[in-house]
Amino acid sequence: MLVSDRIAKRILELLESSTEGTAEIQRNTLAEAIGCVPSQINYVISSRFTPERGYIVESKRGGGGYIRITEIRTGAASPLMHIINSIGPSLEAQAGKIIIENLVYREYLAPGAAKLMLAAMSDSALRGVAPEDRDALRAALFKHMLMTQI
Amino acid sequence: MLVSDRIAKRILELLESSTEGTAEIQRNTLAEAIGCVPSQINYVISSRFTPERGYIVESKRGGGGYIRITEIRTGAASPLMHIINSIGPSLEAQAGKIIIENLVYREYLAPGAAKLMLAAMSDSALRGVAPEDRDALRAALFKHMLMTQI
DNA sequence: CTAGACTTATAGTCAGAGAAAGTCAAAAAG
DNA sequence: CTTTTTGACTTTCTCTGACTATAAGTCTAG
Repeated sequence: MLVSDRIAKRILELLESSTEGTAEIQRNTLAEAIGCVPSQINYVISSRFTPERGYIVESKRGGGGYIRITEIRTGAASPLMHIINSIGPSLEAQAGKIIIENLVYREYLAPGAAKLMLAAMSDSALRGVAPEDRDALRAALFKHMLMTQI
Repeated sequence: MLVSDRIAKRILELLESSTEGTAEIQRNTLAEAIGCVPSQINYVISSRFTPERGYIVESKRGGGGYIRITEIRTGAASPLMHIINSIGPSLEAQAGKIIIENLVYREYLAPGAAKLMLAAMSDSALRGVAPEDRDALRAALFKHMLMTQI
């Protein structure tokens, strides 16, 4: 198991066991427990606990410092239209994947619909399209497909 | 025996011995075991482990990377699989629509999934693609999307 | 007693090395 | 011709460590 995976797992466990959906860690302490350099913690947080994935991160340096990761729990109205409007003329595969995963997590998109959309937006499906044209096509596909889910 | 055949055989063995129908390999490791260049693995996967043949492929680069091949276990009699196999390299919008409507009518496809697929295959979504390339893309999209619904 | 200097304890940033997988075109084989 | 094989190059993800930034604790001069 990768170091990054172990760090992420630990944070998810903390989030899981918290009723408020927050995990508060001390960077150096966690790094030592895992057995890695402290900055690895920053790497994991910035690559996996991003706002796009539904997390808010706060921290404080110095004595008594901490890093607090909060799971976003929205219950508001459908944000699908908002997402459709916020997507520009181009969309990278990875960015699209993260948006879809988050929509599933927040229960605005059924897992079956998500799978379908991911398949349509995969590089594998778009193999016949020139790489420089794929992101534009992906954006168009994504918008059209999301529109049907409203 | 061709190198490609040996690679395919190895992957099939792994799929065979997996209860979940997934084979997870490391490209470089397998290439070394077989005695070929790593990119040969890509060739075999893209030529033989395609959606048409009932496989889904995912992968990750970088440290801890992998290639995961999943076998869709469904009777070859599955109507969706039959459709996937019957579609050639190209599919006109109208033909796709008729197939989808028929699948919904026969209750092999949920109406929500059908809407999504129709949206992705619409000329409107594909307007950025040269008209002469659209039908080929539509066929690829359709096959990939159908695979997720089996 | 207190302001300010110094020390200790944290966390953040960034560039570079390392570890995979992906792409593509040309050569070779069938 | 088509399919297979190769290798150079690219991209993505991970890991490390040196350096920087910020906050709290402590101690000393006045």
